[in-house]
Amino acid sequence: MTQIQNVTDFSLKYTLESGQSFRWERVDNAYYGVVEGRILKISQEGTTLHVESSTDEDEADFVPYLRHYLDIVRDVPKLLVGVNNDAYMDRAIEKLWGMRILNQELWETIASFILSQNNNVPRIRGIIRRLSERFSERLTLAGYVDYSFPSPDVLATATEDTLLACGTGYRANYLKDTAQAIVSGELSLTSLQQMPYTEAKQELMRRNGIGEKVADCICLFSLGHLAALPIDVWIKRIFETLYLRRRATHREIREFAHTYFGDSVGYAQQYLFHYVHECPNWADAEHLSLTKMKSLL
DNA sequence: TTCCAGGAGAGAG
DNA sequence: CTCTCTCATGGA
Repeated sequence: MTQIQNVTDFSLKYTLESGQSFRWERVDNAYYGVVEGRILKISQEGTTLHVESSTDEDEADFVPYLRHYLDIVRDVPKLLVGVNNDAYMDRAIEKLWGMRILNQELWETIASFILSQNNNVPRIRGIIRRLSERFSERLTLAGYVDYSFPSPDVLATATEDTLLACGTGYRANYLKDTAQAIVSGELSLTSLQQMPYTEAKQELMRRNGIGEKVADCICLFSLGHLAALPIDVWIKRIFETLYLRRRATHREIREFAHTYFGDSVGYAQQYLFHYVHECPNWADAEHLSLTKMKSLL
């Protein structure tokens, strides 16, 4: 058992339950997930995080990694002041105070968001769980069972039928193709991690099955590029309803959002995305009064 | 039964 | 460039 102390302006719940990771499960007051080939159990008590690991490594060595994974090291409050441009964002930031954007493992993030297309969160979680169970290593922590995420080699050599049996559907070939590109060296994970945002995004989009939205998810949820803006049906809906007040193309939304929210638009996006999921009546008239909105509209 | 889900690709215009 | 259609799957 390790403790991480003085964790301010942080919400474990909103960070792990906001749709950016498919690997965390809440049991009572704690979250179980698989990171770097081990099960972690994390719970939050005020500004203290309690951490248990399925490996008996020196857990203190893992703390710096975990602080980075949870994005605790970033001055998020300062960043949120910069994107708090209107009454609506203000409400989202207040409601979801402490939510952070994770810095997740690259290969698992690539695979997960390839699987996410035209799919829903519970099913994505199920597919990832079945792939891990079928193709990777069983882990336990105090009676809790989960599986590490399968490596590119394993998925590159898996038969399509086996992938389909895990529920991947038509995305099976997308997953396998990208796994093979990594194995062959055509796509380098370490190179991706050294590229600036635009370059990394373009490199990702060369893969079959990775379009603009999935590439932006990978850039935002793994590579730490806060300028990335994944536009899914919800983000499109939000910007068309609340901000632009008309039908808009992705390019128009992207242009407006980056001008309006600046270089941390990815963080703003995550607060808006999760806020509308927390508040089903988000589009009600009362919520639409953007009285404090800056004069960009 | 139809619709929807953190979409992408192919084709047509 | 934009629009439309299809893709596999399961829950509502």
